[in-house]
Amino acid sequence: MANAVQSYHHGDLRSALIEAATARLSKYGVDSLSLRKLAEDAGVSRTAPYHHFKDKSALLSAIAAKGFSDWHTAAKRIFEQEDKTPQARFREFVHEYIGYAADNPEMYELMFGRTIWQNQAATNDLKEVAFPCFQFQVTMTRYWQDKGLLPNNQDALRLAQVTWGTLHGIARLLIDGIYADSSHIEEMCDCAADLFMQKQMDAYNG
Amino acid sequence: MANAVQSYHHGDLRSALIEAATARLSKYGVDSLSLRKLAEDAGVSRTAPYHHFKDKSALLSAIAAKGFSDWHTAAKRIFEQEDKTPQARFREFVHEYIGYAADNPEMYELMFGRTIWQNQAATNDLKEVAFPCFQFQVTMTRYWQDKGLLPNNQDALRLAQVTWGTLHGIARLLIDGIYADSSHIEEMCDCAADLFMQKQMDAYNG
DNA sequence: AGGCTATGTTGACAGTGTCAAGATAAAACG
DNA sequence: CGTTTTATCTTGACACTGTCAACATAGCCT
Repeated sequence: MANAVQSYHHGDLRSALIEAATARLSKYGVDSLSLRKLAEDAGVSRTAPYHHFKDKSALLSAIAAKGFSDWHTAAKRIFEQEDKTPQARFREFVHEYIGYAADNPEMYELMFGRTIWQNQAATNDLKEVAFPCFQFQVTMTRYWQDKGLLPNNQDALRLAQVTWGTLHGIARLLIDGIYADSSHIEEMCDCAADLFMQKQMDAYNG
Repeated sequence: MANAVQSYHHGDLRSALIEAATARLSKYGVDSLSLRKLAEDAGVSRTAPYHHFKDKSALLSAIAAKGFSDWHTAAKRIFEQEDKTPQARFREFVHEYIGYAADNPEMYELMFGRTIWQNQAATNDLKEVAFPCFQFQVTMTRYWQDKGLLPNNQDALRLAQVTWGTLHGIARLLIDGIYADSSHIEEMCDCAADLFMQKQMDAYNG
């Protein structure tokens, strides 16, 4: 961007494109994200991006991959807080998940939307980052089952799918502006957490 | 379509467009739905649809409205089965909801996707059909609370948002092909139902 | 009969993703 | 060092999209 000399070769177009795309994404949303505009942002011709990404979907996948990587890190940080009780960490995780989605709606939409997943369009690069992220959800679920926070009589994978599904669903209802507005996020999170832990909390409370 | 006489005026273009759109929707998906193709399907010029719908979004809203109306009817039918226990109806509702989404992925995507909801793009006609449908979820939740199936110490609206969010989230994970495949739908539904009713079932079972 | 209005038409425009063919520079190789 | 290969970037082109403006037709109302 600060390239005073307009050289024929950009130098690091791939990074520049991802950077421009990420900026545009959070500002204008995934729908108004065009390769041509990104190319213009990077000061390059319309078709230059094709030398770095197979197609538009591949570019979007690359951005989403970064999102998954970031989220995985954040999730691990929350999960591994040894100084807090499992219950507190669980509750925090719920709030952080919904909070992340509410604060970065366009990124969340990109990561978990059909744009990059439908028709097996997902890049291998994307899958390699996203799947461990999904798998971590199962690991956490199993841990919470062991700690008696979640029902033990359920298969960990199913339970992970359901609990994650809940978070995902609430996030989407919020993001898409359906039926729920953002003024009661915290209450919804607590309600969800309570619902998951209802029996176990009774045992805990006496 | 069977119009032997190619009259200048179509007769019932609005219905023909919705019909063509619904057909194309389930076949090819909402993304490859273009006004021009629909016009061609109806044997009419590109811009004719604009005399019946403000823009593309308005047409999509009209289709989604029909979807909401149909689903609302189906939900009521399940809910009002007097011969079944509330618990059986609750479980059936969960299965039917996910089943509907899995069987009509493109319609579900349209109804609950951001396409027609984002940017306050939703038509008034759409809202008038969709909101009662949302509200019905609260009504059912309150009923299930009264019957002791769902926790009574939660606000009905919040609980409805969370339970619906769960169904919505699972549906989307399935539809978008993320992390969950369709081979274990029934198990996931039962897991979700069990999770919601975990404490209450204990009381019920003794 | 005349005009109003609903509904249809063609033409045009800006925008999109993507391919093909040619230009340029950097890197690899003799 | 010169030459060739390779990566990168360019312009040109195509088909497709939603949408507007201007015009045509036909049915209805007075």
